[in-house]
Amino acid sequence: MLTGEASHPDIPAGPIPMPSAVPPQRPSDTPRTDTRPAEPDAGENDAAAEVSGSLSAPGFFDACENADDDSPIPDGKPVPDQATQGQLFETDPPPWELTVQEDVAVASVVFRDAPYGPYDYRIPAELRDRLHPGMRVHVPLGRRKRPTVGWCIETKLGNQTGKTLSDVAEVLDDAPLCDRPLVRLVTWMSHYYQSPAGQVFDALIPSSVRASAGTRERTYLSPAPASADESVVDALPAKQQRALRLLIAAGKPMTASQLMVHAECTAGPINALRKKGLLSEDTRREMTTSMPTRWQTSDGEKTETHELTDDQSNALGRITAALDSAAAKTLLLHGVTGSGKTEVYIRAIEHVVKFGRAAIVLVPEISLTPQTRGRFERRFASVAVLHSQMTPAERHFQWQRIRRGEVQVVVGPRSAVFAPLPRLGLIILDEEHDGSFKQDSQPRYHARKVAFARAQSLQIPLLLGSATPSLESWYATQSGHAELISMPSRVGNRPMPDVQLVDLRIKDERSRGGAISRQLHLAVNETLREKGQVILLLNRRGFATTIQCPSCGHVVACPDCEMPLTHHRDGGKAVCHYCDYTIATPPWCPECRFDGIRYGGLGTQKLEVEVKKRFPEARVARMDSDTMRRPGSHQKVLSAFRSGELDLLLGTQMIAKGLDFPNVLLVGVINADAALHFPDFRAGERTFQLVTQVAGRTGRGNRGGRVIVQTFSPEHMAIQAASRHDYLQFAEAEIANRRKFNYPPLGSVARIIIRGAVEDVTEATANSLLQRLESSRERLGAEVRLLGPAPPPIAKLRGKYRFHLLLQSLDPLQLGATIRMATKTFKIPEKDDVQYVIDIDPMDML
DNA sequence: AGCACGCCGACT
DNA sequence: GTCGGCGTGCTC
Repeated sequence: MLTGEASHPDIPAGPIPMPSAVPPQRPSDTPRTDTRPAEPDAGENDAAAEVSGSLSAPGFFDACENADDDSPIPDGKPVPDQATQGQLFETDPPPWELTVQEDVAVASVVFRDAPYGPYDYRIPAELRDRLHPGMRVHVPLGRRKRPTVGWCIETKLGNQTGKTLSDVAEVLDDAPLCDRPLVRLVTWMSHYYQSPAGQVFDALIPSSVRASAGTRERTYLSPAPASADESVVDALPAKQQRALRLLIAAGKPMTASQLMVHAECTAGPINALRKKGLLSEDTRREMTTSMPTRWQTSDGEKTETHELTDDQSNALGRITAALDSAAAKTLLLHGVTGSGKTEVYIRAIEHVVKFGRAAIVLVPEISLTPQTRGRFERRFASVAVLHSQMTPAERHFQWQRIRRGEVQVVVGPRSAVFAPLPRLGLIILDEEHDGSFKQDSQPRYHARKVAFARAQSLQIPLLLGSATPSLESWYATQSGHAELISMPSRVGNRPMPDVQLVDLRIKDERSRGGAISRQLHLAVNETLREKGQVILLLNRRGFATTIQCPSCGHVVACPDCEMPLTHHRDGGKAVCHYCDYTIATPPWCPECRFDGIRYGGLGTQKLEVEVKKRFPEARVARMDSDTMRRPGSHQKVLSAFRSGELDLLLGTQMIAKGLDFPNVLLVGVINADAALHFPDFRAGERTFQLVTQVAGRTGRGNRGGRVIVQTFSPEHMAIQAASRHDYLQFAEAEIANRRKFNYPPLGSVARIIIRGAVEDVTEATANSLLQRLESSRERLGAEVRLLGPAPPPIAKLRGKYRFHLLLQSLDPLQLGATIRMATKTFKIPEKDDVQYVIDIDPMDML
C-alpha cells in the first residue's frame, strides 16, 4: 500500500505530519530494474477522503501518470497501452462515443498569473517531437488570445475537454528545465502549499536559468554549398576570396568576428559573402564567459581520512544499509554538537557516489561558509556549492552542470532541494531543525518536507541531522515513520560542557545596571587570564530596545507598525525592526518635551560598550546583522577569532551556529528568556535549541569548556533540559505539552494572513473568509478548529493592518481541503485593497 | 431606448 | 490578471 493521502506516514517538515507523499516513481534514468511501484491511482488514493467530499484533489496525482518515458507523443493512432486503457474505465465515455479527436496531441499548461490553469492546448504536428513536460511554451490565452508564457506539465493524447483547443504557439526551451520527477514535485507542492503551479516552477527554476543569464546568441558562419563551385570563388574580390578560403580551410564554423581577425579584414567582405549566399549561418546560445575554475577539484589532494568513532561507523552502517535497500527511508541522525556528523555525511555520500549517483546536502543559510565548502570540495571531485552571493551567470552555469549530471554533490541552502540532479541517490538536511529551511514568501515551502516528498518519489533515503532535532522529526522516529540514529558522544570522547544557570531575579546576580552578572564577569576574567576565548550570546540587535520617556512613560514607536523603535548608536538612528522605518533619535520626548529621554532595554551594541568597559584588555568583536552587512565580513571576523586575534566574540544567534573553535572555553548567554516569552507554541523549542547550540560551541578542544546561562526563569523545562544537555527529556516533555492542544507535530496548523490599508475593511474581509471556512468545514464534515480573526503580534506592517486566521486539525488533508474549498471562489473586491496569504505549516505567528 | 457602472465568471 | 456579458439604474 502506498501513498494513500490519508494513510501516508507523517514525517517531517512543518508541524504537519507528512500528508500525501508524492507517489513513488521510478527515476526514469536510473538503472534500477525493479518494477514500477503500483501506480497510486486516484481512486484508491482518495477513496476515503472522497466519501465526505473532495478532501483531496481527485486526479491530482494522475496528472503526470501516463507517460513514464520521455518519448514524445507517438504518431498515428493511439496505442491502447495501459495508460490510455486505464483511463477508459468508468469515468470516460464508452469507446464508441470517442471521436476522431482522440489522437490529437495535447499539452497541459500552467501559468504564473491568474488564470493559473492547467489548460489543455493542441500540439501542432511539427512541435510534437520537441515539446515535453517541464518546458515553457507560448500559448494564446484569454479572449484576446494574448500570447502567454506557460509551463507544460503533461503531454497526452486526446482532447477531453469537449472544446476546440487552441494550438501551442511556440516551444520556448530546447530541453526541459525540469525532469519528470521534478514536474511531479511541482504539482505536489502546488497542491500541498496551495500555490499556483506556475509560481512553484518559478521557485524551482532560478530566474538566471529562465533568463539564460551569462549566455549570448552567437551566429556561426560556415561555407554554404554554393561555395563549393571553384569558379564562383575565383571570381570573388580578393578580400572576400581570402576570407572564404580561410573559412573552408578551417573546416569548422566561426563567428564573424573570429573570421575578421583571421582574414584580417573588416565586416564588409564578410557581409558581402553573406549576401551572395556563400555563407550559411547557424545561431547558437552559448555561455559568454568561461567560468573560473574555483569549483573544480583540488586535484585529488590529501583526503583527510579520519578514523571513525564507534558512533560514527554505526551510523554510517545504518545509512548505507538504507541506501542499499533502495527504499525511501527517512533517517534522523541525532548527534550531539561535536559528534562528527559531517564526516558521516561525507562517508554516506562517498557510498552514493561509488554507485554513480549524486547527493544533495542542504545546510542552513548561515553555515554556507568556506569551511563547509572546503570540506566537501576536498573530498569530492565535483561539487557545486550554491550560495546567495553567486552572480546570475554563475548560478546558471552551475545549474547546467548539475543538470548535465556532472556534479556529485550539491551543497546549498533550502532552494538546493530542487537541484536538477539526474541521478539523485541521497538527500541530506544538516541542522534539520533550522528555521531557514522554511521559505517565508510564496510558495511558503519547507525544504524538509519537500526533500521528503522528493525522496519518496525517487525511492531514495532522506537523512536528517541535528543535535537538537525538530519535534516533527523526533516524533516521526517515535511513530515509526523515521529511523533514529544516535551519536551520543563527542569525537575524542570529550565531555559536554558544564552549564551553570544564573538566576537574574536574585538582585546580587544582576550586578547593578549591567547585563553581565557577577558570576559571568568572574568567569570571563578567569577565561581571559587562561588565554581562552569567550563567546557571549545576546539574542537581540541594536543598542537599546526601546526609547522611553522617564517622565511620561511615552515609548517612541513606528507609525507604520506600532512597534517600539530601536535606538542605534551609530548615527543616532531609531529603527523599526519590522519595516525598517528610520528616524533620527529624538533628543527630547515627542509627547511631553521632557529633556532626558532614556534608552532602555539591551542590545548587542550596548553590551559591546559594557564588555569593553569591564574587560578593557580584551580584544572584542561584535557580530550581528548590523555589523555583518557587507558580504564576507562574517567570514573575516570568524577567521580573526579562529586565529586568536580576538579574545571575545559577542553577537546574536548567528554566532550560535556551527562554529568550531577549540579555544573557546566559555560561552555566556546574556538572556536566555529572550525567545522564551513569545506568543508562539514553538518558543520553548527555540529556546532549547538556541541554548543547546550555543553551549556546543565550547569544549571542543582539550581544555574543556563551560557555559553560563543567565535567565529569569531557571526552572523552565526548556532551559533546565538544555542545561543538562538532555534532549530526550525536553522532547518528551514538549510532546506532552503539545499533545494538550494537538499542536504540531501531533496535529497540523495553517495560517491565513489578511492585510489591508483600512482596518475595519480588513477585519470584515477576514470575517467573511472565516464564514467561508466554516461552511466549507461543514460541507466536508472536516474536523478543523478555526481561530480568529485576530491581530497577530505584528498587527501593523508596512502601513497595512493585519489579521490572521488559524486553522488546526489532526488531519492535514482535511485542513488543506477546507482551505482549498473556501478560497476557491473567494474574491475580494479590488477597491477594498485587501490581500491574503495562506501559510501551510507556519513556523512563526508574527 | 441608451448607456455608465459594477459584478461575475471564463479563460484550454 | 483581463475581458466581455449582463443586470441595474439613471438620464435623455
